[in-house]
Amino acid sequence: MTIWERPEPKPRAAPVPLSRDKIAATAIRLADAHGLDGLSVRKIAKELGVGPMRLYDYVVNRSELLDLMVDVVYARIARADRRAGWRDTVLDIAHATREAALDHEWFADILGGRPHLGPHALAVGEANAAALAQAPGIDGLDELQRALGALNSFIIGAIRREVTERRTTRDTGDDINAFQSRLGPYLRRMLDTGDYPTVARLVIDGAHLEPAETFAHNLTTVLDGITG
Amino acid sequence: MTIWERPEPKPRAAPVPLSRDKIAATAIRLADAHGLDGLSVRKIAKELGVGPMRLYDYVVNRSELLDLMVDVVYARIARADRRAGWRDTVLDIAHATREAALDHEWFADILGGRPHLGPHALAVGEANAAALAQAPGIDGLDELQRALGALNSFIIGAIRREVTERRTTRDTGDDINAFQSRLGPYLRRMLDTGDYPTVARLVIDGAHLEPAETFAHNLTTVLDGITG
DNA sequence: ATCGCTGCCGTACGGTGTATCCACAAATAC
DNA sequence: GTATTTGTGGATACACCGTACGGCAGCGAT
Repeated sequence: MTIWERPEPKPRAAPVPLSRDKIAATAIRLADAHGLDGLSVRKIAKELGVGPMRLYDYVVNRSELLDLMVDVVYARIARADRRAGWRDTVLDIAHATREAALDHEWFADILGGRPHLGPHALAVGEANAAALAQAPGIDGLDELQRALGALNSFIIGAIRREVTERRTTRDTGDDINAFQSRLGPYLRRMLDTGDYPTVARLVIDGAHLEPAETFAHNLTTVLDGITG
Repeated sequence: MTIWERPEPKPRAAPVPLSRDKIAATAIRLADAHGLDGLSVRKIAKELGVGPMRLYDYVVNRSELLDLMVDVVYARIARADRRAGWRDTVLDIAHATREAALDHEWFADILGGRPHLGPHALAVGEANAAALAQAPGIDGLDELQRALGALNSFIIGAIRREVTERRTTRDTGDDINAFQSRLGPYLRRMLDTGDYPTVARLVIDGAHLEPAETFAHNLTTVLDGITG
């Protein structure tokens, strides 16, 4: 077959360059938009324009992918402005963590559910521990360990609860989740039974407290309690 | 065909009787054994000896199934012995919650991640709120709301962290998860860098504190802080 | 005997994580 | 220049998932 009759061979498409950072950034963008339940290896790969198995050159499995994503969030927490002094350092880290979680709600789903051992996570942990070690009321490693545990427990629980409440109350256009549309009427009926008077007072008469102010207030209360 | 030649018709197997309680109990048993990741509608149905679609007569979706399971755990928390007095009531509920989570680790995965509105969950919440409302330092609904938020946040975070640490350290025979086998050497290498001195001291020199004692100590610290 | 309804099971759809295979390009050896 | 080997990316496959929907057996009413 002469050259004029032979079709020109189609060059193989240049493979899409990938990197750990690129994969993590794409995964985070998708998780921000759709939550962890809506995140999958196949969707990330599609967004990157590659086959799903390409990701397995960079991570062993989906779990490691989550670890990557989490450490990117910690990198942001690590970069946040921080004042001097042990107390302000601890407060600043807590607030930065909360703000990161509000921007990346899926992060709240992971908090406390798996150990965070990425380099940035360790750096944030180190800064937090080093600061708390300087609190006047903390004498010795056992007290530091307990105090850190109490503080981190509060932060994890507070952030999770805030993000959960945020999701429950959010109206996302026509994508109202099944739970939210049933919550109001059902809860009202349950409270009308008279079996939960204190909960009823809280729900019906309780003011809608500003979340940032509540977090700040409770954080200082807990911090003063564990370092007093 | 005479009766002697005609095969006897095989009667349809009697359908397996189902109930909400039976489904929940089976689901809980499977989740206890395999975690939430290993739980599926199909596995529960198989265990019950029915097709998976049968479960959808009792729940709308998998999410409601989880709600059922959670309220069963709250039923147990509600039944736990409780002493008199606001402080002992609050402490007893917290400890009962922790003990339930240690028996049903998947419960810790759910804590704080979705509102708990089953009747038993509401009952436990009511008992907790009513008790805390009687604390001397709690004046008014706003303070009660904040104090409840701080307390519940701590409990959620503490239980999740304890269960996570428990899973991370558990050796389950030949089913050692990938994370645990990599944790020790990796963490040691990271700490050897010298970049995380306080974390290193905590990990290397820190005593292994007894989890129940740590929880109790931190709980009273936080409770005293928010009601002081 | 026939008909309609109900409930259960099976099939199907569109998805999941990840193991494995295959084709092809690039590198290496002769 | 040709043959062989190696590496890489895409495709296929496997075993699973939640849940929609259709078919059919059994039961009750007429």
